[in-house]
Amino acid sequence: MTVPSGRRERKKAATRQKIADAALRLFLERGYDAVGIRDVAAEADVAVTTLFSHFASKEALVFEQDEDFEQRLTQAVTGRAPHEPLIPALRREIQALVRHCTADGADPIWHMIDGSPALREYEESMRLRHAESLATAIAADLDLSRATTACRAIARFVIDAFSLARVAADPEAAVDEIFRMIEAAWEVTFPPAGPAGRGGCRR
Amino acid sequence: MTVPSGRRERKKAATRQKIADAALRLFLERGYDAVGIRDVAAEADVAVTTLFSHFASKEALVFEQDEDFEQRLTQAVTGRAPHEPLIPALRREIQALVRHCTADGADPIWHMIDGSPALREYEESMRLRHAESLATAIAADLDLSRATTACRAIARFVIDAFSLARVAADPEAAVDEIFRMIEAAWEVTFPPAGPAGRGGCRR
DNA sequence: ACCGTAGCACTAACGGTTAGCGTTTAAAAA
DNA sequence: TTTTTAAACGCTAACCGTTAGTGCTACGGT
Repeated sequence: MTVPSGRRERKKAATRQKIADAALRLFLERGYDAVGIRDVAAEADVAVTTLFSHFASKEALVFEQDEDFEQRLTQAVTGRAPHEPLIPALRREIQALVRHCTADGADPIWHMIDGSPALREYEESMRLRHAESLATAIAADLDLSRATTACRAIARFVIDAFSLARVAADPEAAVDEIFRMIEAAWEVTFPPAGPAGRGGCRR
Repeated sequence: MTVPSGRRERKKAATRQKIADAALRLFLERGYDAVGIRDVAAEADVAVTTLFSHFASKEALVFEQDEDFEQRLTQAVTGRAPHEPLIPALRREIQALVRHCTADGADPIWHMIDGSPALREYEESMRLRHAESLATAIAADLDLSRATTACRAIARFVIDAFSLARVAADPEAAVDEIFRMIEAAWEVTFPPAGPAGRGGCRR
């Protein structure tokens, strides 16, 4: 059965997008809580069960680009320039992501999210998954077979930076401030090689 | 209408406890997902609506001592010995809380929590509330009128320490390891007064 | 041309949660 | 004490997110 190439995948992606678009339109028009799953399904002209075969929950309709976020984080670690230290690379990526979320146009969506407890809760558990992925990527970068406690801690701190900066008065300054703390935390656990350092480790 | 003193409060607390006990018993017997709200209400011999007047959700039945946890955190800040530095005081409290959660007897409960996505999700959003309370307490300790980004970051890091240590192979060592990072993060943002320090600030 | 599979649809239900409304009972006011 | 008030509790009935069960359709590989 190899990989279903071509038309099928396109149709599936199109249906998914149609549902996501319809959902976002209705949510922004009438408010998240005032729109039911059955409304979204009707607007997208699909059955309720079809909707749930594309999205695991109502909240997932809002965080459609979930996996993009996750991939950008891990890519920031695994795909950075050779010899570039880890933490600054992460700082740049978080900076970019925060800018993206606080840009004009994205504002109504985040306003809606902040206004719904269900969405805030969902977002947080999503961030936890992202932190675990990031921890794994960091561990791999250090040639560790599995994520240690220290890797997990740094990953959480980075995610915290994003989530605090997003709601801060000056998001970019907040990222810088928190990353100064993360940098310090990093160095006590993974101290950089001294000036006469023997190892070739890039940090 | 002042404060309804006496019998009424006791009866209410008794009902609440009866519900919580019944819930925990059933959950541990049959598993969280296999027990319905209607089952719990019947076991506690109250109406479903009564149950929901004491607990905001099914998950809240499991995290009954939610507020104790929150208070122990803020007390660790506001009620510590004079001149005791903040971070070590928090480390001691987190250490104690982790020990409490990983003690024999508490194990089946946490096993149940880790086995249910709904409970894990609920726990995380609970921790976020705790982090905000802690951030406020820390800000007050520093004579700040409102919690700054740095306060919020430290508070999150502390909560992260708890939640990572709880699932670590060696919880106590994990607390120590993460708190070394937190200590470093703290000192870059709130540097201690030097040997000739002028201020009387305890840090 | 032919099958296997994946996408999709429909109905009906389950389970958490809430609204509406009435009853009891304890506390406060008279 | 008596009256008043409001909180706790109860019941019914529903809303809404989510899923199981079942089958149809159409694309892709052979």
